Amino acid sequence: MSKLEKQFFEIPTLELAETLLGKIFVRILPGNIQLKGRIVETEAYLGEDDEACHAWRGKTKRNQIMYHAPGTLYVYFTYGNHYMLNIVSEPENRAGAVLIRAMEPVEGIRFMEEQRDTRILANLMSGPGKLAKALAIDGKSNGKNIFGEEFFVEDAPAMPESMVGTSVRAGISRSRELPWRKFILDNPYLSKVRLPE
DNA sequence: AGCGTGATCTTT
DNA sequence: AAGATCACGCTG
Repeated sequence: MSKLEKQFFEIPTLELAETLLGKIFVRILPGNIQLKGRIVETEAYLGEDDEACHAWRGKTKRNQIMYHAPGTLYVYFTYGNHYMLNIVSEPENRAGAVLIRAMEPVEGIRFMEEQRDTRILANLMSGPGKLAKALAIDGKSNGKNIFGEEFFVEDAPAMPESMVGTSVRAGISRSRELPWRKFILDNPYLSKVRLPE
């Protein structure tokens, strides 16, 4: 399958969140360790009207990468433990990103099991913190792009509309009503969603 | 259902 | 300088 080029990411954030479903996220580590996961759950975060978006009060040191070109990785640290992996969207100087919330492990599973200290496949990448850890992603990946040697996405057939689910986003307290979570219906590798109250 | 854990941002 | 918040995950 072919590598997705930069134009693939130059679409509105919500569309990108949906069209990324089913695609294969790839990381190549030194020693030719290939890690691959199929994206099964995403969320859109968009601009200054979305109060759950880090950029809703404007540019800061932490969120500045969100204003970069589409296809830049935005990785940040939270809850004293976890890194979150996002793919930047929207034209340069406007803030938007797609949070990758869950993947189905595809390749490099032994490596991921070691990173995560579990052998339960459905638990390896079923959450944003978990998948970053499985892929050994941390703050050093912040700002890299997704068309390179280290990180890229492989194409896969588009998801039929009938297989795509939509809901509100997980784990947020503001802008809770926006239905900006996208996922593959009935997929076994989805996150355990903590629905906002 | 409760809590660890630490960076970031807001408020004083 | 202090306090609140947090796009979570694990235990129990």
